[in-house]
Amino acid sequence: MKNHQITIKDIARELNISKSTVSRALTGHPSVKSETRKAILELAEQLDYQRNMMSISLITNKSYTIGIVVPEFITSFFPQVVVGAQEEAAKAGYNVLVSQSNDDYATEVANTKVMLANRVDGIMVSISKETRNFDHLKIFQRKGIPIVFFNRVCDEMAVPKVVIDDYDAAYHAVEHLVLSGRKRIAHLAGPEVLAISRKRLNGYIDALKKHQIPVSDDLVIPYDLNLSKVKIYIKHLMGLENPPDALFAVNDPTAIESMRVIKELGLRIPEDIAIVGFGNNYGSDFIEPGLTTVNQPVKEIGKTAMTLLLGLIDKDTAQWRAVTKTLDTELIIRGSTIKQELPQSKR
Amino acid sequence: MKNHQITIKDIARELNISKSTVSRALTGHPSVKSETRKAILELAEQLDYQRNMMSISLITNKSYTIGIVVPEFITSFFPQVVVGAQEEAAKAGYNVLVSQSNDDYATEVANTKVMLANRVDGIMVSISKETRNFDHLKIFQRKGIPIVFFNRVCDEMAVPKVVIDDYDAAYHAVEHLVLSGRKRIAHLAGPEVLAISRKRLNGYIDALKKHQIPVSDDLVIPYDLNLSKVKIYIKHLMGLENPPDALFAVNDPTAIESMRVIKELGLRIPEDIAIVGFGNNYGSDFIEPGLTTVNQPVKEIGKTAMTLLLGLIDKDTAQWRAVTKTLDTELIIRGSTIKQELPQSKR
DNA sequence: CTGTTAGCGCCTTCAG
DNA sequence: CTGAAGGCGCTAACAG
Repeated sequence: MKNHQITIKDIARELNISKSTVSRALTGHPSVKSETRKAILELAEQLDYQRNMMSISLITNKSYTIGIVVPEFITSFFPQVVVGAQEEAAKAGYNVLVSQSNDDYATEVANTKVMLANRVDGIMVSISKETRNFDHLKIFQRKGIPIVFFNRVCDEMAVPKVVIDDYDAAYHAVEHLVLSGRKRIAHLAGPEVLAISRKRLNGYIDALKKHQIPVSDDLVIPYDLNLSKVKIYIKHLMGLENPPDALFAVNDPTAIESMRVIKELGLRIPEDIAIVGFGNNYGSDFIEPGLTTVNQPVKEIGKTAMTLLLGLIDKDTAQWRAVTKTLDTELIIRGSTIKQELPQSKR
Repeated sequence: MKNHQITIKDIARELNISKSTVSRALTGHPSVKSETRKAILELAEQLDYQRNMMSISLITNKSYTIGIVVPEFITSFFPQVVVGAQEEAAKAGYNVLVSQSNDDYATEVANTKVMLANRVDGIMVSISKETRNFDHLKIFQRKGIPIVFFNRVCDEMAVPKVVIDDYDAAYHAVEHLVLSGRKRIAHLAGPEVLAISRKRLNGYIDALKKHQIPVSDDLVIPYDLNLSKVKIYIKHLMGLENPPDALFAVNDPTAIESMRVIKELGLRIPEDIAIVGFGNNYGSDFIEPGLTTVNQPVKEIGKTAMTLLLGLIDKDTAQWRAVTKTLDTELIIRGSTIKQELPQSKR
């Protein structure tokens, strides 16, 4: 049996009145005799009537749906952003269509097509690490569908963005390493195509320069964020004749995987090498030692991006302004950089 | 400017042909002169034409959207399930509307209403820990919209379910503690309203009975999964005059939080107390010591539930069978129960 | 092979 | 206050 939904027609027939009257009562139009209105509302309630959004979408040319395009759903970051965004959307009566691409470009493109077919009223996107061509996103601009980037943004599109100050956060993270006495600080960086990687790299470089520490190419390794490769890089770094005494990892998963490898090598953290991550992901507080990392206001990112996006809907495109909101970060210092006296298991 | 989508009408006008011909060409109907077809497809491509799903939904009374209702998005479990489900849905041309309720009953109800208004063709649900009344879900049954439960299921509804054998997994987890020599095994249990909690509790009880270990009420603490309370319970347990030598936690977050508290108390894991969790969540492998826990095939749960659900759509309700698929689990033994020689940082 | 018509569920004129 | 008619974008049935 096809699913059998109650329609206005059903209610009208049952009550033997016209469809338009039912529609009026249901939409709260005042010009309905209170008696009739009451009967209609009661019957609607009783039959679990739900107005079919499809039809109203057809009329208004709005879907009341926002698309969210994210690269992955493994770490806690994107799910949390989605939660924040969803809360904000719900307040405004919007639904959210989420798609994740497994960091795969082709999937991202396919997903955005789906968003188009579903007539999303706007999209919030964080691009995959493979994305270099933005045609699939520019379509939205051309069609007048607002788009807001967050986290991994697209530099070449003049649309609103929600980011954190990656440069600044990286700068302070690395400075923290310098101030705690480290001289040879390695950086496991992200892919160069991501602006986010480049900014963190620049923060790293400038912090070193500021403190008259030479930037050594040997110590900077950009990689594709495929964690299985971390082991190779760490072994290489620690095998140098002058190995690093600190590591700034482009994100927490990288930092955590690095810690695992370093422990395997029998080295001590932070005595032999200090580690700083980025993201304050789930788990960075209970790994041992705790991971010093940059905290970002995850849910806030989602909320901010959604608020920005909703503000663009129904506005004339001419009024759109490509603001970039930069949210504050905070360096959380834990045991991976500073030896801490923990009241925990005796060794 | 409202977003201006290209329609069949636009293409027809441009090419000066009828709308039906355009529609036929676009839907791959053979009866279109290849010349005309070519012109249509080219123009459509050029204009980024995307058929409006709203209208076809209106006709077919299908939305090609599946709702997924989950209680939370903090741990990696549900996001991963969603990924699995989404992959399966995409293969069949379906979208996914995800809603999370923050484990709040009222939000869950509101979310399901949204699903109804959006005419989802089916829903996959895992209930919140507060949910005791299932009227909001029974509506779907009544309307002939298929529903599949996963993980946290509703016993009183005869619909397909995808679960793991919680009883069996708990039994083996606890038996592992017994076989490793523990005699006083505590259990931080989940809320009794969740079937999942009861099954794990029963597995715990039966494993103890099987091995002639008395089940002590003092050692079983059901709680509402609010992690901030774990500290109180652990302190209470460890303060008993005859404290437990092992703890079976209802899930990994509980286990991990317990480990934190236990370390704070200056106790050693596993020497003073062994810990077993449930779920093999993200982080359970890199906490120290590694957490012995029950691994569940997360993505597989999502895929299986979605496959089951898609199989129900368009079928006569009479053909629906309330199968329950039970997926295999595996106990992963790590350092929290067995002292392991780790080739890592010297102590 | 192509055009015309009707209708999906709803809302919004326009007439009573 | 209420009813009838038209149309949103698309497809399907019915003519050519």
